[in-house]
Amino acid sequence: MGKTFFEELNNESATGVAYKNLNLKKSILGYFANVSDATIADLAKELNISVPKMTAVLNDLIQDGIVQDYGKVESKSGRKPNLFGLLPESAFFIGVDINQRYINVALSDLQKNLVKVAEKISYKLENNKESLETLCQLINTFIKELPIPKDKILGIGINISGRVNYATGYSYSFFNFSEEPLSKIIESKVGIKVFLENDSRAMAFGEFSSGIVKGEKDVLFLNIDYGIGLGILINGQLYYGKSGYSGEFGHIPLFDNEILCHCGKKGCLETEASGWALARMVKQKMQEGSSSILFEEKGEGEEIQMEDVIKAANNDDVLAIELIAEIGGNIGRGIALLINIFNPELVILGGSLAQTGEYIRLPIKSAINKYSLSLVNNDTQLRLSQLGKHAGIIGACLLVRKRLLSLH
Amino acid sequence: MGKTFFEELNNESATGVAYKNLNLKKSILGYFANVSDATIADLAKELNISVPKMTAVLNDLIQDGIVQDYGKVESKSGRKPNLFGLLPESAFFIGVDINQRYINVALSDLQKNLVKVAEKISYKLENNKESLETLCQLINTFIKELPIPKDKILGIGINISGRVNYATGYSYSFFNFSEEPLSKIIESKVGIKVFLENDSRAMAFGEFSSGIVKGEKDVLFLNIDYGIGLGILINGQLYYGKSGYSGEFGHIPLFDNEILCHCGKKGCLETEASGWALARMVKQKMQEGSSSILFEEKGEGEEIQMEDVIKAANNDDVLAIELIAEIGGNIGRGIALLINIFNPELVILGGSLAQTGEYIRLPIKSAINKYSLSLVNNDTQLRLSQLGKHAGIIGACLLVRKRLLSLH
DNA sequence: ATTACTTATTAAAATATTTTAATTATTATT
DNA sequence: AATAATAATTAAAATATTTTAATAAGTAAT
Repeated sequence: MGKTFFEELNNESATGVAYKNLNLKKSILGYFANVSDATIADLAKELNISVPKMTAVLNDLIQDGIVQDYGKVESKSGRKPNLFGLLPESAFFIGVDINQRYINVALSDLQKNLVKVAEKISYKLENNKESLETLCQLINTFIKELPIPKDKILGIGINISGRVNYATGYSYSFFNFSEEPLSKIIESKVGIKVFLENDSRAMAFGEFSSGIVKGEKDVLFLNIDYGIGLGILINGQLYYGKSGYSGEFGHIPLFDNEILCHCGKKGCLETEASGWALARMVKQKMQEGSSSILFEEKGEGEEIQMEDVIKAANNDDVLAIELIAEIGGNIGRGIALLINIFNPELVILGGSLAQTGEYIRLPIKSAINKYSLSLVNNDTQLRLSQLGKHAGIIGACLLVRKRLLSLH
Repeated sequence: MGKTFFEELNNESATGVAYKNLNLKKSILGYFANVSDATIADLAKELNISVPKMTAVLNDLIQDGIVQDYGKVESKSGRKPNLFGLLPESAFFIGVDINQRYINVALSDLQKNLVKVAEKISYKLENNKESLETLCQLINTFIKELPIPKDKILGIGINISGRVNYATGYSYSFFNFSEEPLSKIIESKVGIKVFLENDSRAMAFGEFSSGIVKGEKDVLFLNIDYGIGLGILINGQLYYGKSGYSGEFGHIPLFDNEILCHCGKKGCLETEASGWALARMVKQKMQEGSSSILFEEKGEGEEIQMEDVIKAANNDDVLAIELIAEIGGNIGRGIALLINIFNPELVILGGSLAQTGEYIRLPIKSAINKYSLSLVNNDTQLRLSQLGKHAGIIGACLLVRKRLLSLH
């Protein structure tokens, strides 16, 4: 049986001319994927290849069914050049974004188009085999209902919170009950190659590839939710660290308090700057007898959730706004530290709590100004996430795409 | 007048075959500089070039006077291959390491050999034009006494503490009293191309290129001195951030104290974890009536310096050891945070205070274990600097070399 | 519609590189 | 010293790529 184009593309044994041609093909696909569609002249100039050679290779790629001639394109005068780019329907990728109470699943084509999106599918994330089994079933169901043949789906990207080693496929915070890496287990149940990724990192990649990032290369993405995660982009590349555990920002020892964190330590940033901390503060305020629309709607024994506080703030509830400002101040102190260390061009606020918009952005901004060196923080823009709750799912799809195209 | 080889090497206007040949030459030089000397067969395999072509290009480079045939080398059996490498005396680089009370200057050849080292040349760093003038004179004197022609010196790397933008050549913490960038000003007085660098970053590069780093790619270097600096290596590359201000680790807001830092803010790490903090603590202990060899040798009104405490600790003075342990614990809490964020393979302790060896390393290690996630810190080795006080000067030389060879 | 102009595409020639084969150099062994 | 073994070097042939030139295609203006 002949190899598929993508297997051929990653053929390690090629040497000499064959190797150079493969490399050139990768560069062309990389240009299409990362930069834009292009004319023969563009590509020839950019990749330092003569026009006749480029023409030949492009024709090859069209033969391979991976590149498309988009036809004539505007130019100042004279004969108009043809534009070439990836053939969208030549390959597909699935992204899965796992949350505590639901999952999001989406299908993307080769040109980043989201072909199908299924959001907020009910699912309870628990650290046991049944929960894992259910997850696989949900993914299989999604695949079965797709209007495309399964073998066109080249890979599945799965976001999961906690420590994930994407290179080995092990997850340490969830579903870690087997010798085999989690990615292999899911792979065997679904029948498609699986790539795991930390949730905040995937979101960061989503924002970077098709969100708020416009050319910035050194970018920090904060996933402010029940916990607080960090995705780091350095020189346009996701940063992993030795084993992929980078970005454990929620557990830096920034406070001198006695609040015990999930991680077992005290004084973590998360204890004073997260959705979890927000819920704790609200509860305390209620006990102290503060007034708020938050306390009126809830029944006996019903717990107030982070989502309720976000909704209340967006409805101008003073207590909610005050508490979010307090949380924001603490997060801002954490970000100030990141700015001193990274001198980033851009910091993106994402995750559920970023949905409160300026209510959280402004106190964060103030704290940054207070706690970081001004020469450094003058360099740094602070923007709200553009993709919002879609960041994870988009990032998951695009990360698989990136891996399978062996883009750098 | 013909261009020199190195000017030719960075010729941007080359296209087609000329461009590819230049690129190949750069790759070969890069291999020699970053990896090792090599035989024709090695290079051909590594760079995916045929043996006849490689032979021709190498001969070119020998003609250019930049590569040398080192002669036969051992091999299992049969004819022994020739080893090729850089011609050491084909180019030289100067490194200058500026400290508060002295400067170090060194000359390195193309093969990283330190040809001449002049350490602890008296110099008082003050933020005025006279001090800058003196600096340039000292450099000129050093150059004049060298046994090699000036035009063989391709560049000067200068380490200076504080915020430095290496791309523009501006220094913001020292000598910032002109429209023109500092690098250009020195250049015009010395007559050789100048590259500025932040001191901790240069030290980190020194350790990385010829110090304690053995293949690790994600490495943090701490310069623990009067202040506390951080050099960041990511994927084997120095990390700069947007304007080169990355690594302002000394000024992260980690403490909730009332001690005012030089930077104008309160609660900076430096206020509790630096040579400066150490000196403050010693003074306080003295006022409290503690006993120590530290207090015996000093005359009336003479201030105790960080260096005295280091010396005392290395002579087993209990108070000095205790205070260094306290400082170490605070630094360790800071490093714990870096480990959670970076998941590095290696953290290097450098700068004056690292000269106390295990006296500072062990409390740092304990604090790291206490304050960072164990899954993450298990990945991280903690080693003492190998180059010690030479790190800066070696880094300075090697950084210019890297830039002028346009190594990545 | 014709013309002038611009630019892409194709074709042919020139150059460059790889591939293959032959030769030469070196070393260990007999 | 001769021989066999090994590997570098060189040479020649086969490919591949670039370069240059010629042709075709498309556009705008007359």
